[in-house]
Amino acid sequence: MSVKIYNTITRTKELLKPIEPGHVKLYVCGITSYDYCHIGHARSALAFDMIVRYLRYRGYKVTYIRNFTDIDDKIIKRAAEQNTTTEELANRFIDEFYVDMDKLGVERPDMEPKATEHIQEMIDLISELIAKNMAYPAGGDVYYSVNSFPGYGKLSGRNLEDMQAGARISVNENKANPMDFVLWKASKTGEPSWESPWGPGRPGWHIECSAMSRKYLGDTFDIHGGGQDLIFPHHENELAQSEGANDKPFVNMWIHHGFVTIRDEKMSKSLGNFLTIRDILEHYHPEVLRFFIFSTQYRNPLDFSEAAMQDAMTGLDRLYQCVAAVERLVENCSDSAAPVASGNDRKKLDSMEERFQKAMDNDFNTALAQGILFETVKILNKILRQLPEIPARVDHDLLISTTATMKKLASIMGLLQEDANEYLAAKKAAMLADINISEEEIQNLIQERNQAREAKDWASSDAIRDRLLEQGIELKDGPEGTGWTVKRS
RNA sequence: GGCGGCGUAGCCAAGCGGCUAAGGCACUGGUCUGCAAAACCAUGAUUCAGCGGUUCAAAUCCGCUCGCCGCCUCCA
Repeated sequence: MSVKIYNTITRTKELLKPIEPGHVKLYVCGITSYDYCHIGHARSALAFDMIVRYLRYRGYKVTYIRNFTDIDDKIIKRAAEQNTTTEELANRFIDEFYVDMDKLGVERPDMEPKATEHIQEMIDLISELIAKNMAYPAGGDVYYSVNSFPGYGKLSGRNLEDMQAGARISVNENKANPMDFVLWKASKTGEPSWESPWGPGRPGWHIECSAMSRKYLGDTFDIHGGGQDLIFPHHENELAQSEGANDKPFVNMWIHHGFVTIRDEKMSKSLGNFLTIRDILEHYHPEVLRFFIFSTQYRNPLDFSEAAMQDAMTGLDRLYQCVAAVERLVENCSDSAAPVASGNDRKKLDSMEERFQKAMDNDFNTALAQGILFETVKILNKILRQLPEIPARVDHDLLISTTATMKKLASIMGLLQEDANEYLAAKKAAMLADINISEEEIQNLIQERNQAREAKDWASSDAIRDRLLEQGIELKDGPEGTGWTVKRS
């Protein structure tokens, strides 16, 4: 096993070596639940879904934890606006999150702890930090003293002087150092609060991940993940809290994925340029979104556009069409017929899984992995085209087994999960629903056209075809009659 | 201002010092077809933002310049 992963803290690709051999412990920062999720959240969930699936495929046991932040300023604010409790609001959007994740086929992590259910663990952790003089209460709040932790800045590659020089942090008279961050926040009247040694309040954002990861994965674990925007301050602060309290390394590897952008700008709530997952799924099959997201390696920015989604859909269709064509093969084959697959083709197909692994072992290079799938499809199509009426058994078996392997590998990205014929039929039906013509009308016109064709009345025949094309229906004359597909405008 | 990333064919995107610079989409020519479509075959970067350096060898390493993006405030 030789999975290499880019580690943010060392800025190099490193071999994955789980602390407990064969068992990877992974903690990922989940959502703050106060609104519907956008494509950026989808990328995060899908990236780690893929990583977990791949590691399991590679034989690792994986313990995957992803938290919910269900108490914070934004939730309080939004709940007040909607005249509801933070609990109701947070739970409502957790439910909505699951609706989206289920549609996307994202597997559930092994555990999904909520911040509000771990207040005691956070209070304990804060108390330890205070006892070690690494944190101090002030005015009902508790702050972490960044000066007490010499390694502060090592994850994000900053140092305290630089940070203070460009600080855009509002002055807070309770803080000893402007870079100190809050561990416990005194609650204002009407805000949700929990009892603590420092008075009623609620936890700061960073402490929850330190407390929950320690509870479920221990002081030191293998991988901590999240979006690149979490590197600073969130992960830097977690690291300071955990290593400060535990006096042990916090995590061995940090994985940070890139953003989804729109017109090359980060998609975010604050910029207002975001599209929700459900917006997208209204128009596209979930696997199209997955295909799109995995068409770029997870660390690189990914620019969303309709054109890119169209490309993704075309590409996914190509994969499904190939699978459907292989599945249409009948059992009837011959032991004596000469095989059409060349030695080179066979070699290429036989090495598919190995090449796929090599791509994925190299920091989960899904873009390359997709390329390998397409190379495979090309060869499969070539063989299919050359196949005689009664194919040689070796060819038949090669096609069937390669397709099975291809589906298995694609499943790591959550692709090709549907029955190919059903996928294509469903797509056709969905697209048909978008245009103003019924299947019956199409069939009638095809019949009319075929009569014209038989009479070699090409003018009428073409007129019908053009008319259908204008309405978005593309005809295909094949040996088994005339088929049709819906063409997207 | 500090820190980090990116710039590869019309578009998207691999490539991490050395075989012909993957793959997808689009385009063009061919096979097939009455003509098309689909599929297959073929074609496209003497070149990897620019300049300079290291090396027997660089898209890949180093330096500088230009352009874009992100973090430094909540953010996946």
